[in-house]
This record gives sequence, C-alpha cells and structure tokens, in this order.
Amino acid sequence: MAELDSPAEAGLVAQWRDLLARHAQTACLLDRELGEKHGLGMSEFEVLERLVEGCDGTGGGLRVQELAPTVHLSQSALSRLIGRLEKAGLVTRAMCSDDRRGIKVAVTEEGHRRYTEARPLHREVLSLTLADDPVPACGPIPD
Amino acid sequence: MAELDSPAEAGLVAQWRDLLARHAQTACLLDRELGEKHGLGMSEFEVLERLVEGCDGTGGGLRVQELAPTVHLSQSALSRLIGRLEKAGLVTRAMCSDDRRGIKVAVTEEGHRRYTEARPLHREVLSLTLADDPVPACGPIPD
DNA sequence: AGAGACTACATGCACATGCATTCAATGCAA
DNA sequence: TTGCATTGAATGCATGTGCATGTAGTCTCT
Repeated sequence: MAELDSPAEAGLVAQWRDLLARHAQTACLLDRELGEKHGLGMSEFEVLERLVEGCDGTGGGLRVQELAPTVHLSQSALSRLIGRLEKAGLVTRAMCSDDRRGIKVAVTEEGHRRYTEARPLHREVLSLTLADDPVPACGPIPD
Repeated sequence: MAELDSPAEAGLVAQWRDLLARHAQTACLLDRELGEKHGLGMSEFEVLERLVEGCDGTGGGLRVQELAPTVHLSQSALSRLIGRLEKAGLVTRAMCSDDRRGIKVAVTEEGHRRYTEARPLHREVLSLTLADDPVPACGPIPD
C-alpha cells in the first residue's frame, strides 16, 4: 500500500526540505535585518532592486505587470506593496502615456539611496545563509 | 561607490533568486493542489507528515516544541495550525504526563488516512516543480 | 461610431502569520 | 516551604497575502 517513498521520491522530498529550510532561514533573517536597519521588508527590497536594475539611468520606470512575475507576488499584493513604497517616497506611480490603464513605477532619488544603503546587508545575509553546505537534512535550526 | 556586485555576490544573488523562484512555484502549486483536492494547506501537510514519521506505530505523539523547528513556523502559528487540525479531527492534543505544561500531538486514524491520500499528489507536485533544470530565472508563475 | 470582450490595476474581504503578552507549570534558591 | 525566574503553549493584535470583484481604459467586429 505504498507506505514508503521510492528512492526517487525520497530524494525529491529531501531536496524540498532543504529548499524550505534555506528559504525560511534566509527570508526570515532578511526580513528581520532589513526591517530593523533599513525599514524595508524582503519583498520591498526585491521590488526596489528590480526597479533599480530595470530603469537605472533612464527615468522610464517599469510597468506593474513587468514587475509582477519577477517578485513572485500576486498582482494585488504587488499593487499594495507599491502603494507602501510610494507612501514612503521611495517610488512614484505615473500613468502610462501609451496605455492609460498601465502604471509606470519608478524609483525616486530617495528610493535609490535606501536601496544602495541596504544592499550590502542584503548580500551579507545571503552569504551567511546560502553557504554551500547542504543544510543538515532536517534543518534543526541549531537555535 | 560599489554600484555593482562582485562576482561572488552576483553568484549568491542568482542562487537566491533561483531558490525564491522554486520555492514560490512549488509552494503555490502545493497549496493549490492539496487545498483543492484534499482540504489541506502545505503547512498542514508538512505537520501531518512529521507526525506520521515521528509517531508511526507508537501512539506517542510529539511535543509541540519538537515539531516547531522542523516546519519553519513560529510557535504561535504552529499552535493555531494544530488547533485547526484538531478541529478537523486529524490530530489530538494531550497533556504531557511528565511535564504538564507540554502538549503531545498525535495523528488520528483519520489524519493518517488523509495524509496517505494526499501524499501521492504531494510527491507528484515535487517531481513537477523540482525538476533539475534550474528554473528560467524569472519564474513564470502561471497565475 | 457603438457594443461587448478583454486588459491593467485597485480594493473588499477572509485568513494565516509573527510579535508581544498572558497564563499555567516547573525549577531553583533561600 | 515561600518567592522568583524560566519554560511551554495559547491568545490579542497588527499586518501581508491571495482570491474575487470593481473600475477604467483598450481592442475588435460589425
């Protein structure tokens, strides 16, 4: 009655648990550190980063729908996240001239500054938690 | 002014984005599929699985604090999740005899059944999304 | 041009999560 | 024993998320 996993399945499960552990650890630490020291959530940082990458130099801005698939958020969550960033003065929302349904989001000076300030910490956290050792299987979280 | 990442940092970022994409895709699909077809969330399934692994045969049950680190949930979230499972009749909460602050959680017959029913689908989703190809960078999110 | 389908984004709502707090049980010290 | 710090778990509260829906703009077909 298939009580046990096949070797292939067991491998998948191990891989999945490793992924879950790394994700939880990294995301949690990122959120805490970025939040405490820069007032940014992990997703906020991620969005800011895409915006900086996407429209650095050109003041163009990105369509919300271009942003969405890259940050793994629902359309509604992204909409509100942008709302928060806008209220904080880190991005601007502007109507698209070519398609007035669309919204072009662009980082402000302040947004760019905050991103640049936060980036070293972000990278530091990644280097801490993504160290190549493949997490001890059942992520004890030695804490 | 360190506008760019070092190669090492760029590697970390790429690794992180890949991890995020895989996680989002897998977690999202797991939640949807398990939810629709078995009335279980991803975390619910995970907890059930640990319980089945941890006290299969012996009717012992696991302490909440033993469960917590393995599912990457806060203590409060886990407490409520167990509450939900209990209300659904899938687990039981019992006082520890040796330390009456503690709670022993154990799967019920019904819980074991639901888990066993759901497992094949769980494994199937993993095999779909965790395929070894390193995700197209910009996780599609079939939203 | 006009009607209807469709798209882009915003919003109401329900809910799961984390943090801080609370409450009970335990352990330790005097 | 009493008193106090600590631990295990539950709960109040604020928040971020997804789904379903709403609203405005665009496209297509006639």
